Amino acid sequence: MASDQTRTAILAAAERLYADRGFADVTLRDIVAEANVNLAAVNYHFGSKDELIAELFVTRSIATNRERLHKLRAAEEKGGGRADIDEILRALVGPTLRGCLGPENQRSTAARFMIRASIESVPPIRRIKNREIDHLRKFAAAMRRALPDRDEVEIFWGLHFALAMAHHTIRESERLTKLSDGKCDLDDVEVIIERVVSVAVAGLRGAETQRSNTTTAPRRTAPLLR
Amino acid sequence: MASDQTRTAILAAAERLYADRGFADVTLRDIVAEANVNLAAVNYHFGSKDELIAELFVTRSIATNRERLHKLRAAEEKGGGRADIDEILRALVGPTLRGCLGPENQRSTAARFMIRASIESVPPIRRIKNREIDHLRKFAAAMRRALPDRDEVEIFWGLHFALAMAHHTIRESERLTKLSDGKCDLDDVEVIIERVVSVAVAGLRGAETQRSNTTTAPRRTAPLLR
DNA sequence: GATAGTTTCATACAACTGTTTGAATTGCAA
DNA sequence: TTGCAATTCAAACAGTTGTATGAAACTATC
Repeated sequence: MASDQTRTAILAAAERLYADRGFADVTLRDIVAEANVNLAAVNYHFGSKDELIAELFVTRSIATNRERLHKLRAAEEKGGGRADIDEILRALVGPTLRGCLGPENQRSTAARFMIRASIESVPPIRRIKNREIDHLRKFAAAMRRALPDRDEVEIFWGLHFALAMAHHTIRESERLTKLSDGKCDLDDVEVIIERVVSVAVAGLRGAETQRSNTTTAPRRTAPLLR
Repeated sequence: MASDQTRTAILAAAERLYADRGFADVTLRDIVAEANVNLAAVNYHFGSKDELIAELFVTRSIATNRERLHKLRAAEEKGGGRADIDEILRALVGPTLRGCLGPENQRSTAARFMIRASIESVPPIRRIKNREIDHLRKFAAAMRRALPDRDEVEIFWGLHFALAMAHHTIRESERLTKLSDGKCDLDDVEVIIERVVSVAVAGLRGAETQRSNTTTAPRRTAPLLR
């Protein structure tokens, strides 16, 4: 086994460089220079560049998923096997958002790395993301238990849209700040989580009376406001 | 001036290859082989690889934005300077979704290219997307006119979430299909547009009574369902 | 039909990439 | 200390990349 020192140094250097400069223009030579190790060390310890990236991502990704499931189970136990829909969605988007957002100046390397991974979609990362479906199915199942009357399709769309808002906020936080001239506060993650959850829940509630058949002709929403 | 033949052939070949294989592993040599032109032709006609990509994206992007604005203006004229919020959002997400989704088997090269551009974020494309903010401001302004009582911040979040759902649906349509075992119909774009619009509107409606102050402590949504 | 300007072409360039190699070094056990 | 495995190292490898060059082919004008 030995000291693990080199391995760890490579992981740390790679995570930092990828976080700062993106995957596209960070070479193995950049990484080993930053880590003060030999070029061949990467292939010796990880096999290939892609496996290094995969290990970085999978580590963070597992941590997030574990936290998600932990919160989901806690919510379901609290409710005696059935959690409130908003609790489920909080368990889904909370860990991800907390892991990536927060005060800009004190964002960890890990957070910035995960933002990159969310923006740039490099093959080894995409492969891992594709295996995430089984994980999401557990949330779909919990949502179905929470809303047994709702059409199954509506559940999937609700889950999909919740993830959409969370990930898009992570990816485009900078743009939202610019667009709103800094008026949208992206530092208080808990507020953002509540925002995402409440819109997702509002969407699911809207679906209650509408659409039990998805192949129906598009139905324009009546003038809901004003 | 001349025939433009080579230029056009390069554009068509590049768009097709990028659509099929992504930006990462399509080289200039692949493109010129597909277009049956000489390698040097790309640099002669476009200056560089990045400028070729930029031209491809800017063309489609301008078309979409023009259509968006056209629909926005039509909606505002119809309402005498003030459009319904759902009409505004339809103008925002409609053209994008129509341009990318639809029956898989008959998706145009342009559509598949734009999906790629949405998933992979290569530098020349990112540069263009960053200039899109002024365009979005026009929609924010229209939304403010439609909902003069609503807090400005809520408007920005509503706009942001609407785009989130649209883009995420484009990006992750395959995953949603898998997750739902094909039960979510992604072929009927008009239905999807209504879905996105109605959730976004429901989110804005929910904000009516809540939160006039964004720096307030997070307020858990009350058990809204069941 | 000569001329000037545009476009095409084959080819070379220079740089950079991830990976491999085989020898040197280290660390640990017997 | 000896021996053996794990690790480090410098160097080279093999391939690919976007771009530049200068001559050739073409086109249209006079």
